[in-house]
Amino acid sequence: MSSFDDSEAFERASLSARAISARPMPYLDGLNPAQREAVEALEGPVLMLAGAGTGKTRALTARIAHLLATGTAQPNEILAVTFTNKAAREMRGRVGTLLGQAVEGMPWLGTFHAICVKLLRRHAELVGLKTNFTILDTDDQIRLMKQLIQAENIDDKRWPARMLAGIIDNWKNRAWTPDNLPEAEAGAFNRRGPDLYAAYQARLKTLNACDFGDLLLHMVTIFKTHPDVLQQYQRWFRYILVDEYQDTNVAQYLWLRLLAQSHNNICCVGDDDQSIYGWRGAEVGNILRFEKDFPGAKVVRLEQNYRSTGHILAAASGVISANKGRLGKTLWTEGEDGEKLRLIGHWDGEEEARWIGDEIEAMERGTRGMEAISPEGMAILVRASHQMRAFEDRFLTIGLPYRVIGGPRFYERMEIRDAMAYFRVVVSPDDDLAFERIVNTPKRGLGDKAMQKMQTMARTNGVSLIEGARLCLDTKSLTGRGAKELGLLLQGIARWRSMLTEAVPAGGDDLVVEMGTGDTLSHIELAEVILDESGYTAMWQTDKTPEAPGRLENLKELIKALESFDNLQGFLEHVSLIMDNEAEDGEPKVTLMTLHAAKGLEFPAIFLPGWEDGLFPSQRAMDEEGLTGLEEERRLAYVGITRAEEVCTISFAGNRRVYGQWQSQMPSRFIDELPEDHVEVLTPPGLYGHGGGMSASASPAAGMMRGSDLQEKAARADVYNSPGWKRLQANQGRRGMSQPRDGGNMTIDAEAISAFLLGDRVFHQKFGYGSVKSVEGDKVEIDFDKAGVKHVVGRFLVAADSAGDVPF
DNA sequence: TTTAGCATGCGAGAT
DNA sequence: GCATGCTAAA
Repeated sequence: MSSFDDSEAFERASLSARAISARPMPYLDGLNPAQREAVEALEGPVLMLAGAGTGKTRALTARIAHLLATGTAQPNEILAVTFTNKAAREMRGRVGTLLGQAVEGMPWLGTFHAICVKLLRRHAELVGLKTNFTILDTDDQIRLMKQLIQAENIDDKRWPARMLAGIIDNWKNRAWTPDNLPEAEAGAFNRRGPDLYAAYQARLKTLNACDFGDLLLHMVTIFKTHPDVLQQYQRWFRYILVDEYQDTNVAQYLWLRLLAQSHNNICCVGDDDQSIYGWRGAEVGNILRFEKDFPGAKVVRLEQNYRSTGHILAAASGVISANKGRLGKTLWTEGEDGEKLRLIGHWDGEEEARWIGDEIEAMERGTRGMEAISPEGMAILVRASHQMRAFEDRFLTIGLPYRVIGGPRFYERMEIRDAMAYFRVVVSPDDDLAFERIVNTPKRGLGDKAMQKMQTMARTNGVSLIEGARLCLDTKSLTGRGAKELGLLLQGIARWRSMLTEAVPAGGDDLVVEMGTGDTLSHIELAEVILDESGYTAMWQTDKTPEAPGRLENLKELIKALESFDNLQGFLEHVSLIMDNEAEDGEPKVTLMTLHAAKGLEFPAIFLPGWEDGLFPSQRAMDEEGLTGLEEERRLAYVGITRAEEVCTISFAGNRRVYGQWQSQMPSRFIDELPEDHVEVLTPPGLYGHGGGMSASASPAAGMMRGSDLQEKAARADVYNSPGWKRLQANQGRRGMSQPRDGGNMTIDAEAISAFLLGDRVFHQKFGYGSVKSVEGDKVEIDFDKAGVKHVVGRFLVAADSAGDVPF
């Protein structure tokens, strides 16, 4: 295929661009001077240093609009790269809005990976692939690595597949191929690293597949070894824009530099202070080095913040200023100072969750002279996803609607991956990894041993796994139930494949030639047929685990998602686009997510719990990366604070359950770095039982002592001013509390036991009827008839047997 | 071949 | 505290 068969499209696009250029430039309205500068400097390298909330996307899209509207570039001459599909979609939408739909889509606006797939399909043969290569996800990668580990006799205890796959990923992120691995790296696991890497790549090639890292790496290789190809793209992509430049890894950096080096029309947008993806290969160095890489670069700082109040910005600046080697920015706002950051310490994690739950309800009502905030406008940002559980438990208990962002992604769910593996097997006969996944799902009596036979058969005969399986049957090396089932499966696959070639786009109104068998199926019907006939649907229908109905739901969703594609192939290719599968019921919800997931988002009210050394900053980050790790954690803190528009509440707990063990926690060092002028220390008044009608709990000794302790310290300016006072205070608080805690517990127990006895029948507003399983403090463990075992607070329970309607 | 039961180990997660 | 992955028994 000729790579440059788009010259006609080129001409058409050029016409439409000229039409636009005659029009005014409304997209420039309302830009501040810095934004405008960044938008109008079209020629040469530009680094747009865009602090949090400074209108980065606005400037970036205006710049694209400007390139088009002035006729400087045609839509297909602009290469605009993002990291996520979401960002790409948003940018596309906003450019369209700015130009009033006048531009036919920009073909080269997309994620690094999406663009590389497009390019690589044109030049696949240059790296030994066919143009229809498949893209492996992380799961396939690990599966493949496991096979290699077995073949190479590697001790998978010492070198688990996941780890080796991770190492190779890292090498690819750094653009190291097996033959140019630095000596230091080549020494990894007894110098077998390069061999294993080479074997892995060879295996990919025979599978006609590549992994995510390869998409970039192969393109870099092609650009380096085929100057003619590179030059053509350099001519083609006359203007390059990069979003989130601080997140680029070495391979992405090289790719960009190669493409840009002839004309240097590259505009990178990013914020070194928001670089939080070092662990997956991002190099802050890329953005720090920009002016060296692109001499004569214009650096524009976007510093006017349109999101947060003065206090929030000041607090964030205070924290981030402790980092070294920043490019440096000073965020400012024309807005109000607003509320100070709020800081509060709690006894333990559950206490923290309870307080935040109450606080959310209070803010929803709009207490303390503050305007009411909808739950939609509130988010809790945690460092590690396991922290979410405490909040989920609490919110379920009090019936507070919430949503979790960043759970297992739709297409990562087991049932979705299984179903897609079935589709893959049908679409591409050589997809061994997909076949391996489904061959014994549902159970067909084909275990490890049968698998091994098929593998060996395939390998010795140099055929695909599916062919190997057939050979196993033909040669009778497999017998019994397994063989019978396998025969049926292979028959099925062959049949589905023949239907695939007959399948037509859904709703296609062309005249369809009826095939000999009669009806022609759409790809959607075919998908259903595959799942039904393979027994996969039946497997979940007979499954009695509580997840099964949900999984069937998801499969229906999957089938629905097929509607927007013409065929199964196209669907498999674009499967990542169905990620946003949040079933929205319109009810306003509080959002719960990790700090990483929150980058780029904003909320009126933000809660940042768990600011404790070891948890945040994460001990592991500090152990493994030292100061670098700590600085990345600090940037994470900066990202967290700057998500808040109006209120930001930071909290820590003195005790926390870590891996099922109680640990006492030290407040985060980042708390010490919060500038005191912008922080208000909260005390939880009557927290332990007397406020909010919480009559069932009673630990006044602990609660009150802690409260007054904090208050007293906060009132004394000299103590407040002394370095590390907050840590000190928390230490004293903990020492003061550890005594009364036991006593407090006894009180609680006495009271609670008088209320609930083991085996009591109870009723809960949300979970229905159940019986008491155990009592601990004011929390009662209930085995609900419908909802399963839950921990709930006594005051939400009503005895079911005796009085029936008398609450405690 | 499957499964139940115990040991192990743990971060954030786009593409 | 829980999910994952291995070994022992059905």
